[in-house]
Amino acid sequence: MSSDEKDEKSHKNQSEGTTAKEPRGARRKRATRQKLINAGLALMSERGKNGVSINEITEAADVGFGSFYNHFESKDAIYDALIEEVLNSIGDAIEVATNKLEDPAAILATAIRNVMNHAQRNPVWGRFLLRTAYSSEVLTLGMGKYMMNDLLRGMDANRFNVNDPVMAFLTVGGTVLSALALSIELNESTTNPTKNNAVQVANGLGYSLENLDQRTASSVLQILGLSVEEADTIANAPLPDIKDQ
Amino acid sequence: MSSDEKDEKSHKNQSEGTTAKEPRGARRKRATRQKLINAGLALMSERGKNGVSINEITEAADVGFGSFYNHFESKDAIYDALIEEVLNSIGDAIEVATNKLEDPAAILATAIRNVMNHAQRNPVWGRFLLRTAYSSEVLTLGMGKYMMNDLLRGMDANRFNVNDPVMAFLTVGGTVLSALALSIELNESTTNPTKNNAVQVANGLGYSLENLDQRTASSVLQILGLSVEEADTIANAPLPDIKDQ
DNA sequence: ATTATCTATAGATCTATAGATAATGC
DNA sequence: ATTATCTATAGATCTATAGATAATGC
Repeated sequence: MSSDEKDEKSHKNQSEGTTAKEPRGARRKRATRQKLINAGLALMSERGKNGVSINEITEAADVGFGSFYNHFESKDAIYDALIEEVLNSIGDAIEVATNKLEDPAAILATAIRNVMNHAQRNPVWGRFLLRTAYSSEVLTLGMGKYMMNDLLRGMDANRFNVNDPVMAFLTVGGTVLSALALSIELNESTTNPTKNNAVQVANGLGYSLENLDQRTASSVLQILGLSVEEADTIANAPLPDIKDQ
Repeated sequence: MSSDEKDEKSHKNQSEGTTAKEPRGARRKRATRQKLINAGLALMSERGKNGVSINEITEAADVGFGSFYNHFESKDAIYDALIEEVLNSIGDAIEVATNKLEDPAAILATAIRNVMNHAQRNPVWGRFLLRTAYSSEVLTLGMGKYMMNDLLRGMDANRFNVNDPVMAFLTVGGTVLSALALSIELNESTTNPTKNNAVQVANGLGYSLENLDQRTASSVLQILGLSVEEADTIANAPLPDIKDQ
């Protein structure tokens, strides 16, 4: 009503882009919160919830210590917020990429590749995701929810050949997680001299570590009963364009 | 030299059974250390290294606080000792069980089933193992080392049909880890009312969660190219007797 | 006499809050 | 006038050590 009108009016004086008019003070508050979230994510993805003090977070965020409590009532609270943030952004990373596709195999492959690419570009995000990997809500939140849906859909449509659905889920999920872990380590080791010895072992044996996203997608499809050829074809298809994150 | 002689001599007066004669004081020290290790394992497997204070460990171990520093110079030090303890006992759990076998498929299946059974009987151990799952030494320590060997041996012998060894390792390793996580949760949920919703979802869909060790072994063998029938046969074979742990 | 454990505590670190300062909205 | 941020600090918690007590080994 009247607040709608106000919104409309001020919207015109506003640069487009942000969702809507928002008073300067509220924006400042959100910005502070976001700085805390970003700092918390960076620190806690490396050292875990209890390896980081609130003071470290506010320092890294360049925010006064007391301000922390304007946004979160405890360290647990910010950690929970981080989990939500990370799990939600998985949804974005997957949904946007797959909503034009119909073949369950292509959907699953695209979802996997997008999660892995997202983690490559954003190792902090990926590392934090790995921390939440074995939580008891794995099936109903974040990546697990999408994988579960994709798997069930493909099984219903007889697109996948699966005789033990529980093992199929564990296999697909476990494969993606371990590939994610390797891929993140690999990404770091291009900047750091590579202290990771999985990378060294693989190199020593002459194994390539390129294109892990596509290889992971292909492997998963093969596990689900597709032929090597078809799995490779689908897993190497160009990814749909997204203007994501 | 002279200390060797002493050891020999006193060895005779001692009851057989423990590795060798050991003065009462040294045994007491080892016992205290073991109490600290056990308490640390139980607490840190649940809450992680930094979620536990040294005082909590000594209280749980029923040991004076200051004694902690007779055995470990810091919290990091005991955590490292726990990692070593857990990773070494994997070796025991696997080696004893597989040293009579020749078929690489049977070796791998037996190793997987033994690790999973060991974690079932000892959830603290299993939970801690999961914490170390994605360390950068995954391939050269603990479970990864054995899996790596078993895989390479089977590939060399053409027992496994693998076109991407890196993905084979990630797939096998990831599958075992996620199956281990589910299996531990499942074990807890028989005592607790089951807050774990993966278990609830599976039950809701009518999926069985029994015999996960055998099903995991079978799935892994299928991934490595064995037929469903052969994989099931090997994965369900009786486990060799061990007087382990 | 030696070695291990215990209790007690100093000093460091961390959390949560109170009260002052600065920025925004009318 | 209100709301957000800042600085400063009290009190709680935690680590590491010192010194006392108890158990072992000659």
